[in-house]
Amino acid sequence: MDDDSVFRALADASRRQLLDRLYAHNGQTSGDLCQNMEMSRQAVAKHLAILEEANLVAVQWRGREKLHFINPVPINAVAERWISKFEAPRLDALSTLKRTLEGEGNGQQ
Amino acid sequence: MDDDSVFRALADASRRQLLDRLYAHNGQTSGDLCQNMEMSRQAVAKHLAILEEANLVAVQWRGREKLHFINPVPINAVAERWISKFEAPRLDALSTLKRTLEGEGNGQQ
DNA sequence: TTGACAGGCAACCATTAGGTTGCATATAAG
DNA sequence: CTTATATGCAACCTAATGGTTGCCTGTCAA
Repeated sequence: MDDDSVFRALADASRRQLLDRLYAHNGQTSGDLCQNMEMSRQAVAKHLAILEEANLVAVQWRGREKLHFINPVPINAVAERWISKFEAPRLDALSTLKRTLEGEGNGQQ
Repeated sequence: MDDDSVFRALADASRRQLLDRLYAHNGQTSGDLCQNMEMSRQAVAKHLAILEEANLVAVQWRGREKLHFINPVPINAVAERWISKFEAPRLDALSTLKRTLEGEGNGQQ
């Protein structure tokens, strides 16, 4: 919902790495995600809290374990609302080029 | 080229606003971009320097004026390399189209 | 019940980020 | 030439960020 929290959450390489790892294997515990992270468990927990705050990660408790699941919706929303704006002119240019190259007027996507 | 500098540059709302303003009207001077920015000229200059550093803005000198032009390529590159992974189904077709077109020797990147 | 394990909370620290002010430099205009 | 304008540079300040350590709570298993 909040573009700013999403952008800020994505600004840190460690947090992007955590998302990458969740993308590779969803539903990991904090402990799992701490493996090979070159920082303390609490530091990882803080990063996960920020991702959770930005709604990029959803959690589910199973006993004493906290499972983390990636939530792609905010990323998609930001990409659609904000980034695609800067992509549109370029795609327009490409579409025009495509029509030019193909010599026909059917460049619909 | 450097994902991290792009993500960090985009993390600040003021910088995103500057990009918005350049998108609305490209080629503005620092002075133009300071209008209605609720901060000093130097603060804006710092933000512009960060955008320039991340290659999101290209500059061109005209006498004593520094013109700023938006460069959408890094945003698109990050979107394609990183974000589209999380929305693979929806954007796959689009990315494929872009790669196809870019492979036809038009020198877009 | 007693320990081990998963995680949270709070205090603290160093660095960075965003902002300010003041002054310097280069170009344009009179 | 003098002055106004556009921008750069540097020092400085404050708050946020990313990290640490120490301790506490809740859950599982022997």
